[in-house]
Amino acid sequence: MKWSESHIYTLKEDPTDAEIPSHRLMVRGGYIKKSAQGLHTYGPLATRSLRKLETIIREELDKVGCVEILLPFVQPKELWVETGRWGEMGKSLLKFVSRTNQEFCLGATHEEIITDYVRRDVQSYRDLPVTLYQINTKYRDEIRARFGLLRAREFIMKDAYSFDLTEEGAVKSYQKLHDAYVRIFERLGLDFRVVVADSGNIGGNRSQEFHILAESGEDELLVCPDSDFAANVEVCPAIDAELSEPSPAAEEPLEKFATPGMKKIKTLSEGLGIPERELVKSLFFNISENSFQPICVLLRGSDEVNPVKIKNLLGLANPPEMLTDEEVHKVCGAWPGSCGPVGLSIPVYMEQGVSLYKNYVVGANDDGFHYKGVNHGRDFQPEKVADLRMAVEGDRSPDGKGLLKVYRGIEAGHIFYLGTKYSKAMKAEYLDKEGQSQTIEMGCYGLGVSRTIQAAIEQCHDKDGIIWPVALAPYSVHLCLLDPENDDVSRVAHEIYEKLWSQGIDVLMDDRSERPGVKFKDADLLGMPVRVTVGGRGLQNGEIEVVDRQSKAVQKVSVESAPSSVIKLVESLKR
RNA sequence: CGGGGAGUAGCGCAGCUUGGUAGCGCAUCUGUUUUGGGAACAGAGGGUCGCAGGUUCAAAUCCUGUCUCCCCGACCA
Repeated sequence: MKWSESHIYTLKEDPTDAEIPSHRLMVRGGYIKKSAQGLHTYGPLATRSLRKLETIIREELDKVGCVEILLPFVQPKELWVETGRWGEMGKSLLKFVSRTNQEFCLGATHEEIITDYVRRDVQSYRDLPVTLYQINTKYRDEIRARFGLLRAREFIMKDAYSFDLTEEGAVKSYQKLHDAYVRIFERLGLDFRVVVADSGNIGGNRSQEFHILAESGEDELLVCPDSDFAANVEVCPAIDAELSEPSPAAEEPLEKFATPGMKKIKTLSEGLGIPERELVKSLFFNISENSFQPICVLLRGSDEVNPVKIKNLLGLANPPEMLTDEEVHKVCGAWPGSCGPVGLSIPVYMEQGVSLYKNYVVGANDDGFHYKGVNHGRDFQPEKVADLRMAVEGDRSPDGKGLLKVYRGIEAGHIFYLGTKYSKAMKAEYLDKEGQSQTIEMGCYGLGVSRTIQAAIEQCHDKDGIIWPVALAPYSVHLCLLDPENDDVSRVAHEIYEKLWSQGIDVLMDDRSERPGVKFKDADLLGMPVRVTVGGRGLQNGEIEVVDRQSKAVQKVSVESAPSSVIKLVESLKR
């Protein structure tokens, strides 16, 4: 492609509304333009990157026997009512009414519509297993879209759905897609991690996320450097690095004492001279979404509560909300900072770290007072002891093979074993060999296509611009033709351009009548992995420059050997 | 939805406090000189100042309403 015919426009200045590097670079490079909050036009370069990623996805999925289809983007209400998600999905589902007064929504996820599609065709055990996928637009009416393509309202997603006879078969399908995803991300040449994840409201109980590592990632990951264990902090088991024994101390008597002004763990710790870790704090949550059902959660003062773990422990639909100060006062008779489990009539859940303690300090449910010498079992009865805290860096890996490290990541893929959640609700069944009706076992597998493109930039850039991995680069080579008016120079550049294309290398040739500095700046910004410079000055000595965008290392090569040098460099950059 | 900020030329901004009929840089167009890391000079085009009311002889500027966008939070894959 020649720049002069390409509709590529770059900006000299940074856009003010872009906060993170990848978003800034995509806008500056003209890769995307925003139409409205969370809605973007993909320019010609971004579109090429998307197509390259889609091709890789298709190759890897087709290789393991997945079948591509295209599902409707506009979907009828009735199917969503069948699974109950017309209401459950909340406001992220964009609903509208047709002129014949039928209700529809835009596809936010496609379990319903594909389960409907499959149940109409599949009758016999002979029809399964099958895994179908599509690459299509999704629309989710985000409360707050941001970061360009990383959290857009409309975005491109590859979603696959597996349909199996048995749970065993579904697990096999899950593993098959897992392995295909690993190959996809390996081919992209990105640093990624597969982590254990929470399954959210999609349902099911086996779930892994594929994260592209990046400083600005919204998710916190805990990774064991000495094994393949990795988990999203939401679900990562929290195991103290130093395994301690229950305190052997004898139980002391319960005693109430004044703690004026000590409302926070920090001030309490300073006031009493007890480390934060050895204090016990009481937090309050409402575990019902439409009524008032408070519970108390006890944690060590130094720990942070993990609401997802409460959700999973109690089998809630969503993580519970913390009580407001007023609600706490209603339950405890004291304001937060002086509350504790002794004498409460609501269930008390105890973080496992606390269960080892004896004779600890808690709020006395009387403003300005605490108890000391508190012991569970004697002074109050915990409902359950469980892992309820956030895991942190330095905690022990659950496989016992080392201490966890924290990374940040961008969730690019998420795979779930669904079981029969949707197939049961929608009566997606087959007849087994005995002629008995059985419910289909399902899995679903998402991969954010547009998000992955931007996440790649988030991981691969420097102060001058993007540094595309070869697999995702819109073009492998950026050819700077420095003196387009000089016939000799122009002829050589065009020969190299044609030669490379004929050898299967895609080239963007900057043939504008701009000054060299402008072309170099744009080449750095746009980020093709290899830059070739053809100019009058070099050509006088018979030299062409071949530059590696990442290292900026320059090779001076002859006109004749230029194409082969370029191909060699492109090949060497493939990861 | 709560808190904060902003809408003035394609992009980035000033002007608003103290009303007087719109300006700067970049980009664009023409010409000349330049030409290996965002050139210089000269000239030109381009804006119902987000929208709707109101106050006033007069509103980008003051008042009211409204829409949109950005940031933090809550929510979400």
